[in-house]
Amino acid sequence: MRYSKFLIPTLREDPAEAEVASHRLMLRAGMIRKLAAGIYSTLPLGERVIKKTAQIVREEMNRAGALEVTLPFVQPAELWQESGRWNVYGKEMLRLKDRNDREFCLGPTHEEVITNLVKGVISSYKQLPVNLYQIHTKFRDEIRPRFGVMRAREFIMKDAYSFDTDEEGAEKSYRHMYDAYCRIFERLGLKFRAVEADTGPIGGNFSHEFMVLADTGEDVIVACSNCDYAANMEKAEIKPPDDPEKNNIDLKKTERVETPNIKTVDEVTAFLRVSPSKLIKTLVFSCDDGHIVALVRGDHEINEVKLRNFIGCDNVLLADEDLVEELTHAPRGFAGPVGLKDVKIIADFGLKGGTNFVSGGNEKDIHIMNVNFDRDFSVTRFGDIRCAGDGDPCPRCGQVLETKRGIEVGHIFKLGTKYSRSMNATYLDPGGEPNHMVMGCYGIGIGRTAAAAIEQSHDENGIIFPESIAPFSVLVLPVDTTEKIQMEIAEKIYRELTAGGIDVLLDDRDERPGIKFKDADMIGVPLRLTVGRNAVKGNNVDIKSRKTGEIRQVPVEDAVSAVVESLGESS
RNA sequence: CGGGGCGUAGCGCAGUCUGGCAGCGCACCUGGUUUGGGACCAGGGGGUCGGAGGUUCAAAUCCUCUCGCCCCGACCA
Repeated sequence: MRYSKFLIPTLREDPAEAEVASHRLMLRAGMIRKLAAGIYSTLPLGERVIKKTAQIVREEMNRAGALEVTLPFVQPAELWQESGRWNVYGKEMLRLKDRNDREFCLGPTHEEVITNLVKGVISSYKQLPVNLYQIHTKFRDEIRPRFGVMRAREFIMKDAYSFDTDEEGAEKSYRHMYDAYCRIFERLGLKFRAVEADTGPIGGNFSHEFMVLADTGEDVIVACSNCDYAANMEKAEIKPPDDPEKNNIDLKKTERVETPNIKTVDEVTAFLRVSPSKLIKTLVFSCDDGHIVALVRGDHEINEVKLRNFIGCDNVLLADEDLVEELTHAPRGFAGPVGLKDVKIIADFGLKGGTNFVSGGNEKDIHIMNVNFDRDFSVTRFGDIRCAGDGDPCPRCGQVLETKRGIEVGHIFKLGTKYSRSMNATYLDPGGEPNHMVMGCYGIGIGRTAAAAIEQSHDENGIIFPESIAPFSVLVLPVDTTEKIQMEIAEKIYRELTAGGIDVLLDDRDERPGIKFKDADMIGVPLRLTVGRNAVKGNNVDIKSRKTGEIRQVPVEDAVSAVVESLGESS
């Protein structure tokens, strides 16, 4: 490709709207332009990156035996009413009506469509298992789109759906996809980690998220420093502490203290001069059947998902001011376990064995010191209900857990028979009996993956693309296009590399060298081959690695083979 | 949805408080000098100042309403 015939509208300055690196750089490199909040056009350079990313995903899906299809983007309401999700899926689903007033939505996901399709074309166990996928546009009306294509409303996703005859087959399909995903992210050259995820209301035994590690990631993951346990924050477990020895020796007498308008953990610890770990945080939640009270140490954070799973409720919501007051007879900030009646109290096991805590007094401007379990109040159950943090013990091996930030680029789910039941997708088994198909679903955000790659690999001069998804493998840069000899050498190298099947960009613009070098850095092409006066006088060209900055001088006649060799090394 | 901020040329911004010619830098076009890390000189084009209504002799500027965008939070198969 010739630069002069291509379109790369780079920006000299940072756009005001972009905060994170990938968003800023994708705009500056001329890959994307915004049309509306969370809605982007992809320009030629961005298109090449997206296509390459998608192609790797496609190749690995095909290799894993999945079959590519294209499913409709506009979907009729009836389908969603059949699965029961029309009323469940909230405002994230963009709904619209056609000219006859029939209701439709823009597909935020495709379980309904695929289940409907498979139901119609598969009727026998002999046709199973099957795994169908597409690489296609999704629309989710996100509450807050941000970070460019990282969290966009309209985006490209690879979504695959597996159908098996039984649980065992479904697990096999799941593991197969897990392996395929690992290959995909390895080929893309990303540092990633597969983490266990909460399955949410769908249920089932497993779900994994594939997280690209990046400090700017929106998600926190918890990983063991010793074994391979890794989970997202919602799911991450903590090893239960050993049962402590009973000792009632140093239980001090409780003491009511006045704490005027002192509410938060920070305020209380400062006011009473105690460490946050000596505080009991008392949180009231409303759940399916009424309300419950959860206790965690002052220096710990409650994990609502873990709490929800622990008590076995579908919904758990932090109570509003009114409920807190009704239950504790005190404004928010003074709740405590002592004296609470007719309510289940769930305590995090991090509190186990501790003594002489400080808690709210269930009275305005009052806290109680030297509060102790059993003596002053009783707990319904202890459990693992707090967020794991740095230093907590690993649930598998007991070693230290660490937190890292990541970008969720892939998610795999075992769906079970949720959709095949609600939409009645069955096959006939060898005995002629109808059975529900067992499903799995597997997503990868294509644009987000490309953005994550940039997030993970850039510097102050621009993007540093991994070879696998770089828009071009080499940039041939004649310094002065008005110099005949330089141009002839550049053109010849360009022709030969192109003939060798390499994606080459020839910067044939009559621009000053500084501009051409800056643009080369910005768009992140892995190798830059500079043809300048050295080529004319000394018969040498410079080959520069975008990643390392290393420059090699190579005789003109060896330039093509040197490039081919370098590309081979990095892949 | 709550809180904060911003809408002025393709991009980045000043001008708004205190009403009085719509500006600056970059980008773009023409000519010239330049050419190994974002050149210089000269000339030029480009704006319903987000929109509607109001106040005023006069509105980018003041008032009312409205739309959009960004950030923080809540939410999220």
